[in-house]
Amino acid sequence: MKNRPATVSDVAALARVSTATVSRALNPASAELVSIEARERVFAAAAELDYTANHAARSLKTRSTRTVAVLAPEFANDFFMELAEGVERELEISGYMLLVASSVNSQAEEAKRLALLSRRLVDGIIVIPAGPRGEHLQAISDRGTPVVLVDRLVEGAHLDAALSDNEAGAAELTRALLSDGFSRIAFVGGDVTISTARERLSGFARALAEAGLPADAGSTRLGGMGIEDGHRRMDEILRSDDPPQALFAVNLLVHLGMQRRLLEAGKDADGRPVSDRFVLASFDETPYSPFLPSCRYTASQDAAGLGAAAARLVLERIRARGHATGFAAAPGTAPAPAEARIVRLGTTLIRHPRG
Amino acid sequence: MKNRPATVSDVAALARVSTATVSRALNPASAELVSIEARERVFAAAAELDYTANHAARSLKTRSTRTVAVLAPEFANDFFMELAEGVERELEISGYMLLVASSVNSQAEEAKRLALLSRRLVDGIIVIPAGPRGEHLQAISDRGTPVVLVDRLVEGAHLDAALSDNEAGAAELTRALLSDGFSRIAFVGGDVTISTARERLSGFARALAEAGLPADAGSTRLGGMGIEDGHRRMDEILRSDDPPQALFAVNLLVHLGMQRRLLEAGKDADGRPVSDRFVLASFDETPYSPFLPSCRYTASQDAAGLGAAAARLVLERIRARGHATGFAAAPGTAPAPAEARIVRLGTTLIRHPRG
DNA sequence: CTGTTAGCGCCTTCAA
DNA sequence: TTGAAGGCGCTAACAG
Repeated sequence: MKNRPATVSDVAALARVSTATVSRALNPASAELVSIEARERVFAAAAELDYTANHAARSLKTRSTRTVAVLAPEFANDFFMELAEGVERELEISGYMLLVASSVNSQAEEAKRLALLSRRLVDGIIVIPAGPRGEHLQAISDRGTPVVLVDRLVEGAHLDAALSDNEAGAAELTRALLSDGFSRIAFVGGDVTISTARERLSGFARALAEAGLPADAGSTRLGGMGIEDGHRRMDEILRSDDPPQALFAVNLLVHLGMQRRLLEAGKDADGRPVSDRFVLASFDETPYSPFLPSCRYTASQDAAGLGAAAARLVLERIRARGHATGFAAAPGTAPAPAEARIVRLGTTLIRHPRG
Repeated sequence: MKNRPATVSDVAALARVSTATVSRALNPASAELVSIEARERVFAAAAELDYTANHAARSLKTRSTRTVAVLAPEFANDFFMELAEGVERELEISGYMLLVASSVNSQAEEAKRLALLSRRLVDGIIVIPAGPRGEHLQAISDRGTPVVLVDRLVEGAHLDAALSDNEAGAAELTRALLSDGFSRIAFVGGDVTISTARERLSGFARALAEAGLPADAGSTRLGGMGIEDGHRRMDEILRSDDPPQALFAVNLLVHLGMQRRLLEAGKDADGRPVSDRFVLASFDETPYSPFLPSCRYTASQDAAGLGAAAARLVLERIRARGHATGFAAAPGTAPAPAEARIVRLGTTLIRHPRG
């Protein structure tokens, strides 16, 4: 117990070969250069000593960790974590490992941890941005660690990204409500500094316009992306005169907050639940959506697909970086950086029977 | 763009000092040993070059990463991720960073990734075990990387752990149903190879016994911890003759599966939802619990608290390890390893008005 | 107060 | 096919 972990030299000594041979034998890529005999002795010794390579030392030398990080605003968020699982499955195919870190919903922390991660802990980073700016992300990318965005875009960075087609999804959701006969629809929640909210609002507005309706048909109530915000907006709606019957929630959390407020509202004088007065459509499907009383439509995002797409993007950048020469380009002729690629994934309209 | 990141030597050259001085100046612990002048020149140079320490090199030298990992069976699980956030908040206090990795619900992967993580990527590991055995965890711990268990215990390892008081929580939940007048209660779901399920079943049985009821009052239906399992068990219950009215779900997923089956069942001949025929109690509270039709009681676990407790346990071990001498103890007198400590956290009974 | 030196554990030419 | 040697970037003695 408490033995200091074995090193290559330990293995070399036990196997009666040099450390170079140990390294070669243990590394699949170079194992063929070692005689069968030596190789077996090395394997035996390694097993005997329970040897595992020191990751830090190896990556210091090879400048590669075969590891990618996902930096998410928070851990306890199903959407982010399903996305992470999508990343993981894709990475596995290429023999990479995933590490997830949190930016604690703060751009400052995001910058700090990004810097830490980028210095030889991981080969590439997939970021779900915590805020609207991206200069710090661009900086890390410029210094050689590929950075890919998912879910949201940011200002001030020109990076690869995997995103849902929020505009189209929102338009589809809106059209579904329209074709159910609702002509007054309120868009609820949404922080316009966040790209997803902007895109969804834009899709909503487009669908209304296409139907010949004014964009404000339904006293839209912007503001916020969290549970509390949804709760507050719903409260306002309940207090307002002649509120619209159809409501479009910008995301899951706002949706949940709204439903909570409706649950609190209980029943009408005539004994019918207040929630029956409304029909909701919302971005994001969850296992619980069928249980939310007035939820009729959701636009389900392919979280895992976004993750997988993002993973493919980083892996490509990581491999490309490998080919980069150390030579400085002639002054003024910096090689045009490959265009930032944006992958858009469609959403799926889901109808819930009860809503 | 694409400058190779600056190193200590780069900074040293620009600041016209030695690398040792750079290291000292940049390291808060030793910064006072450097003259103000030199320190400022170093800071200026570091800022100028946008220097960030290479984590791999540093940890290779210092044998410390100021990082702790959480290894969870999966990412997309609210309970695990809230637990991770608890860990993170506690680590932050001590200036440690959190990395989360997944064991993909496999003991084999768990062992592999644990080994990887333990080799200089992190100083300590908090594991939510993926399976019933723990020899591989013990092995890592024995080799010097502190390992702490959370949520579940395993056979074959003698490690610190932070756990919910499942036995008491289950008893409390059962008593609540009993005092509501139900004398036939079925325990639904539960894999007896998992310690949490065993403990909950035991608490359930104890509460029944204390009430003078036989343990099988209610045709208990064990088996499984996932959504599908809950769905299947509920299906069986619906098909059975004279099923018990009160049901105890072993955890959130089983609970959700049961509710799903009830939702599918729709309404009775008399127009009342089938879900009205049952009253459920379940481990694990979520933001969605109030919306689950027949959910009357939940035993809410303090996920973040478990994480924080586990974090404190690893940090203590990490610090203790620092004091360990390199000297081998006299043969036969290996210092008695400090007892493995088990922290138990209470659960909170929540009553849901509608259930 | 500062610089020189020597590795941490690993991989990778370069010679043999 | 193998070994010797150097160095990745950093820090911790040890001198000065």
